[in-house]
Amino acid sequence: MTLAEKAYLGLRHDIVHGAFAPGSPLRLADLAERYGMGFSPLREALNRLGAERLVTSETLRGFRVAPLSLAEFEDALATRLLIEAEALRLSMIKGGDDWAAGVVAALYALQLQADRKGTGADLWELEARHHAFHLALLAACGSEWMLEIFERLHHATQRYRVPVLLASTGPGTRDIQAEHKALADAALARDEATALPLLRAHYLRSADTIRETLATAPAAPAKRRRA
Amino acid sequence: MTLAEKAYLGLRHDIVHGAFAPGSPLRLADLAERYGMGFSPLREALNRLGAERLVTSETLRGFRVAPLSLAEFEDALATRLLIEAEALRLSMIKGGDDWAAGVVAALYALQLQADRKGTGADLWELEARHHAFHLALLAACGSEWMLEIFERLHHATQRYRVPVLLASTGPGTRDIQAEHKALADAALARDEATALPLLRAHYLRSADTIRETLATAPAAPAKRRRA
DNA sequence: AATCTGTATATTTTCGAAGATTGTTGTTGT
DNA sequence: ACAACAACAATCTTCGAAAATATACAGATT
Repeated sequence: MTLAEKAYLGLRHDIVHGAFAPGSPLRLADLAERYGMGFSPLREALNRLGAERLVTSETLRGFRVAPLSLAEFEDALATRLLIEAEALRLSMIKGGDDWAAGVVAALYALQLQADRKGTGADLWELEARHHAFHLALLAACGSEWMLEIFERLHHATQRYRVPVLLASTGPGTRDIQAEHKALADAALARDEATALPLLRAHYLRSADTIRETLATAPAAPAKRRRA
Repeated sequence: MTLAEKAYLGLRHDIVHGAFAPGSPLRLADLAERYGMGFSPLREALNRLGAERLVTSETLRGFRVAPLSLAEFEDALATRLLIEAEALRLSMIKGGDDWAAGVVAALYALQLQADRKGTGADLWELEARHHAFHLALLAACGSEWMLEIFERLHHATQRYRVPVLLASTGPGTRDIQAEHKALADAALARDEATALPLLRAHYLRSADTIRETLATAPAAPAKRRRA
């Protein structure tokens, strides 16, 4: 693996997991020290991430972590629902035994980790399995483009989901695993009329949590403009 | 404007307009001479284009123009229809006078160029105005993500449309401008039940032309694999 | 004849320094 | 005290060369 690929994966991981504050500048000298490499591979990675909207860049003024905003989240969520609903519909039509088995396996692995709730260190593992479960649902849709858009929107919204994850271990938690089970059952039964609304409701409920969190503790509040 | 941006725009233009054959290697030494710059800005541009799926890259084996395939075209078309139908629906709901005026202006400019058919040099101008018209239809959807996906899918499918453009000046041409007029009228009347099927039909008809062309003269035929 | 091996060439990838631009600080003049 | 201006510092951007790797070719071996 080249350094540029390492830089891409490392930067994406660190941005998506919130290691860099949204809006903060990504100075090349700092990054070169952090990741132990020169400017070239870092700039290549930053350009890729710019194309994916995880970082912003301004000519001769360098790169920044893309800022967070409620509007962008709502936008990304609506687009996600559009893509995922169609991809799930197609998967239910086209998916064979392999697809069904993948869904069952992903759900099982997810629930194993969810039952293990407690240690906060495993939170990212839970997130990874949650994502893997949703990917498994769409895997048979047959559209590379839809799957890629799904991945991109996942990365773009992951930073917003950190509070949801943290809340999911706390008290008064809604039974997310029951939602997953119901969704998987409907999908495996090819019951479009049940599965699609369940998917929609699943995301909208997470969105409510995020809206509350962003409203009380806005991550990217007032932004100064030069006078 | 930095050299890296020039490289990005130049490469994208040349790839999308078919100046490089699909699948052909993009050697840095050649590109450096063609665009008159060093490796660094070129590699940054190629990484951006890689994230947009216009070029492929393999570790330590460099970059290539992304190959063309009927399957990818069908996939991109289906995804386009999904996104554009929803974006048009939203635009019709949210769009105000500015949006309507923009649609009328784009349609008018498009038809001016279409009537001017003859000189093949203006073919790309026709393509640009065609794209501008479809963008104008979606402009009021309020979703940055949908608009960006629209742009990306446009670039990804533009290479396939070259034969359609060439055919559009020939004999036996279907009346594309009438389709545009009808689509614009329905959109401005906020007639969802008419506009969405028109949009769908418009794209599917272009797709038919492309399928025929690809079937008779496959751009990316047999691909050798090493034994 | 076919396959392996070692050498030479071509190409990508990375670094370190030089060039270019922006922002800051300190100075001067009114 | 305030505005204009010049030198300075920080940072991004680009180049050219060096390092690492893959490809092509020729010769040796089975």
